[in-house]
Amino acid sequence: MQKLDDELVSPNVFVDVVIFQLIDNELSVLLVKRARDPYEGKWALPGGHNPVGETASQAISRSLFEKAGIKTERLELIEQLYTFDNTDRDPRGPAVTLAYLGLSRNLVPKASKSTWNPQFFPVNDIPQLAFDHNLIIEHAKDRLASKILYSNITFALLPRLFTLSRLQEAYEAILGRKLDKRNFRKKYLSLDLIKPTNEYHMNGAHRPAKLYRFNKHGIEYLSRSFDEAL
Amino acid sequence: MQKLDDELVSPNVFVDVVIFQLIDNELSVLLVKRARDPYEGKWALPGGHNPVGETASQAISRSLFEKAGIKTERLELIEQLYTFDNTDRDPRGPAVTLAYLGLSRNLVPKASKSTWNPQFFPVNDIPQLAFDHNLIIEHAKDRLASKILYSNITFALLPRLFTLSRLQEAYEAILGRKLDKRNFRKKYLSLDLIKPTNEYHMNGAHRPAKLYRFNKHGIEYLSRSFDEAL
DNA sequence: ACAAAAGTGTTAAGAATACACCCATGT
DNA sequence: ACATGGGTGTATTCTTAACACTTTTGT
Repeated sequence: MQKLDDELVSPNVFVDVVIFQLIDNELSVLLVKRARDPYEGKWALPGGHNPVGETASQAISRSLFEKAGIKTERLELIEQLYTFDNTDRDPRGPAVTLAYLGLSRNLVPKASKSTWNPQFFPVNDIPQLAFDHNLIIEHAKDRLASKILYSNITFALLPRLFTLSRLQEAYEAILGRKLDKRNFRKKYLSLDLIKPTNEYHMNGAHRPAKLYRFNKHGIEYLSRSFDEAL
Repeated sequence: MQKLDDELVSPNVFVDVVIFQLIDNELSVLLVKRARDPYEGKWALPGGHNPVGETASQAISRSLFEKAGIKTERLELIEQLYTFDNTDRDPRGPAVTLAYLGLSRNLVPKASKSTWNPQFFPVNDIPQLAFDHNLIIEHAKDRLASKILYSNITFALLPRLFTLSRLQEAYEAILGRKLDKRNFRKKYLSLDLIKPTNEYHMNGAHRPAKLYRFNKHGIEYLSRSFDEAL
């Protein structure tokens, strides 16, 4: 076999994950406090080096577990977001960073190596982060906001049984605007993504709410995206 | 500064580009015949190694010029498509491949190192390619087909002045189905992406066609995607 | 009886679809 | 005069958007 190039030296490869979760109906993102240079002490997305011998998924699983005590099997969904090339990630030279987007419900982060101090922050109130991580989170928000308009992706953020009000609140949190209750329900029910159960959620001094569940707990795309204004 | 890891060895990094162009109203893709192992003699997307010291864009520019004599400035649009990790790209070990999508009009490929024999193939009639390049092209087709429904991306494929019939044919080629002439025109003109000129295209034994131009020669997104069936 | 969230329907405006004939030109 | 692709309008159906009151429960 012929040699490819005289010098086959590549940039280093890193992975970073944006993990979103709804906490008190607010879209929140998992951050860790960096325990090492560069940017030691700054908040950042969980991630790390992708060494030879690991796929990107494996590198993510390992980093997530080391830094936040989270097993990727506990994520409801993970997908590639964007690849940032020649970031300043690695002080020793050029780097390529593969950013992923993960969605979960109910995860409680707890670092095995406690120094990373993993925590969820509301996306509308995050500090200045290491690297270009603020930018990555913006990308992730945009991706999510566009995907809820043409898929059942909210299945990954809501509990298995949920009320229509809760679903609407999730949409409102992600889109960042209020929706009309009657129109939302009429429209969403017509999509055949969810079905009612016989259970009710009794909460406070008011009428109990019917609980619904998603038909599929995997992503499903609509043939036509629904309207912006929903 | 503290060391990151004892061993910081990353997969190799490659880039590949899917360049689409309309040729005789058919969506076509630029391929090169590999002059080196692996897959010597097989058709493949143009691409190559991304060494330290080059951004992905630079690596693409260089590979495209070496293998197809094309300068990236001649592309009307280029964007990231997807990143494939741990492909079998590099016989010497694991690799990450950054795939890009480029659109152009009128490019005539000509290798400077002629062994790569660059040529456009109709996307509906491409041979079995090296690596997972057939798959990458499918991704690229899907991306393009979805983007023509919510952006002016066709500006990058059509000549500066074009007739509505030509525009419609572009849509039909990319979507793979026929569209209604009256509805297409009414809808597209209502989007305010193009404007008529005072020029006409005289072609054969029939009425001359009015020529239009795009308002912007850069990508522009619609606030609401137009309907699937257009 | 009151407070609080759940639930429900109609109307008007706009968008999508289906569909067929005349127009301007070259030969 | 005919063949060829360019150009145009209307009626129907479906979707969206705007909007307010009744129901069920706990206290």
